Amino acid sequence: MPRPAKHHPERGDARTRLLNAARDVVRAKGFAATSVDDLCKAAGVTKGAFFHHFETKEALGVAAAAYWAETTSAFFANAPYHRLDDPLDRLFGYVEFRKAIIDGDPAEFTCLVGTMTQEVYGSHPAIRDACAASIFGHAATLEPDIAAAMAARGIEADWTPASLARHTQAVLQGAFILAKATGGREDALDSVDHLKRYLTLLFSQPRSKGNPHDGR
Amino acid sequence: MPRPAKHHPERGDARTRLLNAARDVVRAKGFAATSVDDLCKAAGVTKGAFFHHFETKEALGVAAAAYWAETTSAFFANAPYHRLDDPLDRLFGYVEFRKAIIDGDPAEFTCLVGTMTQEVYGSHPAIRDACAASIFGHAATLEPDIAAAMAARGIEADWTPASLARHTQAVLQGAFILAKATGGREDALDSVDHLKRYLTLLFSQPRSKGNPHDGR
DNA sequence: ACAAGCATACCAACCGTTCGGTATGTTTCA
DNA sequence: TGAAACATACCGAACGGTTGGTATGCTTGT
Repeated sequence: MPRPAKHHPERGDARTRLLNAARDVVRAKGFAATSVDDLCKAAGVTKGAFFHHFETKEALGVAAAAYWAETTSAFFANAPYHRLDDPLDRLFGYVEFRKAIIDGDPAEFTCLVGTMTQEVYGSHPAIRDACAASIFGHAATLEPDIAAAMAARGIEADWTPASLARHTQAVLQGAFILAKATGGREDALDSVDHLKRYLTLLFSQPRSKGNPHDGR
Repeated sequence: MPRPAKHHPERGDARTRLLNAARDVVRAKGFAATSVDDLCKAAGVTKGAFFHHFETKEALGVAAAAYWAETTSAFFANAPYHRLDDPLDRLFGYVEFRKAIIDGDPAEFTCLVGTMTQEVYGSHPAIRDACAASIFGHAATLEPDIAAAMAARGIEADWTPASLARHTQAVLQGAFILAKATGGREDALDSVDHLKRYLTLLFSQPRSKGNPHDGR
């Protein structure tokens, strides 16, 4: 019997491979349209391995959302814009960074948890909650810089750092939908540019001294 | 045999009933997770009727997107904000109208074609194209008012009416995702408020005379 | 030796789709 | 006028393939 590759640990165990497969396949086909067999094939494992690590398909969805939260938060935490001194510079650095990673196929740059939320919010509350935790957890990482930028510029607003942080995520999620609809990235990038313009206007409002952060 | 209602067009024919059912069920469960049986049950018809009117499930998806485009464009065309004189007032009236119809369950106020786009953009190009036509067709209806408002206020911008119109749709689509994630409407409404604030800032920019359109 | 990690084989339910059939118009033409 | 010929709308049982899930056994590292 040509039992091929035994247990070689070539880049990750079965669980991690399944999680990576879920990230890729679900972004391309959606959660419901992705079968367990699809995932096993993509991960190069069998169904036995799948149900050894995950009780149900829904449980994999939850785990995939959590895995997404972990990996993306590490990814953003290491991004270079954090080294900027001014909080507002860091905020614009974040948006610019988000623009920069809109590249390639939509399946490569769109958001797993945003996609899953929209699909399963009614049928799989456990997955929805895991996705919500990822989205709002990520948004929350922007709040300190927004709050600091407001304080530094003496901005009194009728909006909160939290609401602006969440708005940035709304724009990004919406931009992804536009990209999926057209197959291109232009409309998505344009929309993020509008977000940049909004931030520029917001933070040069009250009794502005100079004209920070316009253009590139 | 209690064969009930014969061929009377009482309350719509089977095709329309299926289209309405698709609008409701797909928004609640997603396209892939909605079975043909689900749709038939919701519409009160049999599978025979389904496949008499639609060649495949995908064909129903395309028809549902077209039906959505028709019904929503009629819905917006009849909205009261069109009676306002100033183009910018009409633009704000549109946004306020969008806010007003964010009510009830997410399955009732979210966008069918946005949901379907995200789910099937890779697997069902025909549905994706129909959805894209609906989204961008709707966005295009905003362009004349935006262009007129820019002209009336002498605004020279590095953005186009088309890109701003599409940005409004991105914000709305993103707001729907936030609503689905939380189960509530607050974050969605907040995000649309940020959009309102953006428009206010944009149109009071160049050499502003008064301070039109701030707050309520 | 033994449990964790994984593979093979299998199942019942469900999926989209097909198809033979009925009931009710609508058109054609003598 | 009227009846044959055809078209449209709908029904519902059945089919083959796929689905998520299970039962069980082999293979490793410790």
